[in-house]
Amino acid sequence: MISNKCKYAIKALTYIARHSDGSKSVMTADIAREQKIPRKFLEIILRDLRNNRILESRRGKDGGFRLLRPAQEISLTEIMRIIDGPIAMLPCVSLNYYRSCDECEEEVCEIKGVFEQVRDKTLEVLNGKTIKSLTL
Amino acid sequence: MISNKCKYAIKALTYIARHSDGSKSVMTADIAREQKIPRKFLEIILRDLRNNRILESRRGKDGGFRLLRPAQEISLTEIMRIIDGPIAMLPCVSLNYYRSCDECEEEVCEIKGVFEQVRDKTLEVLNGKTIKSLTL
DNA sequence: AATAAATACTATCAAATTGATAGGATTAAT
DNA sequence: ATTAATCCTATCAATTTGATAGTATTTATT
Repeated sequence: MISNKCKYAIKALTYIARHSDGSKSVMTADIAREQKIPRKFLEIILRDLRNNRILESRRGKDGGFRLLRPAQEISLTEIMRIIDGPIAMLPCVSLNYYRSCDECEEEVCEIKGVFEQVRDKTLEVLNGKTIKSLTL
Repeated sequence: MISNKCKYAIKALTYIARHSDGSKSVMTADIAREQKIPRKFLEIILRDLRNNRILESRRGKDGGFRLLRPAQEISLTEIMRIIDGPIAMLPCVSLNYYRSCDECEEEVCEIKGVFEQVRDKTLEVLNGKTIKSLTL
């Protein structure tokens, strides 16, 4: 399962992609209202995305958030990894958050193979997706 | 990510499948020692699997656990669902644990489709796997 | 009948994660 | 100045995760 936070992040980004005409920023309050995301929680998420160079922000009146890069260059996996961490089902099989299992010798692990397959199939689906392709 | 508990469950079951010759039960202590699973935690897991009709147990001296069904009839997804619940990445896309999202109209949800694809590809891999096929 | 050895059960616990809220500080346009 | 936005820090409650402790019960063996 992905977290609510991650689901909110993705929805917020697609909303921003849809509503940032030209140089206009999108405000937290609008996203929160339209996408039914708790406002203060959304603030944290957007700041998080900004700290990870997905969004840029402008403070003060008429402030808000904009995509730092074109929507077709922001991949879904990138967002998921920022918010939730690993996508793989086992740490010892994760490409970006690898950790070995304490209790088993990986060379003879019986279950590793299956979850490598799941990882590959999952990434096959997710790798193609961007904020742009989701917005369409 | 699957939980440690789920990983332990799968490893315990493959161990039992490998070591239950004839009518011999496999003891918690042996599984715990060989698979490096905390013993008391493993007790809970095995009891859980017994309550869900994956294992049968015998108490008292020479007691232990055995598979209730042949290993090739115990699917990996079944175990994962018992221990961890849904396999899908979104509740609204889960086949066995469906829950609607509060905040979105599912008919127009932008992200549902992707995670349906992930679910299908994941199940394509997992559905074929059984305790038997993992043990080989 | 006593003993030893196993599972069954209940209760509890600490740490991490999740999902969120509150309140004030800072910034910028008007 | 005022207004309206993000920024920041702190906090919180509930849940999940991962596990331990201690006792009760059952069963094979002697």
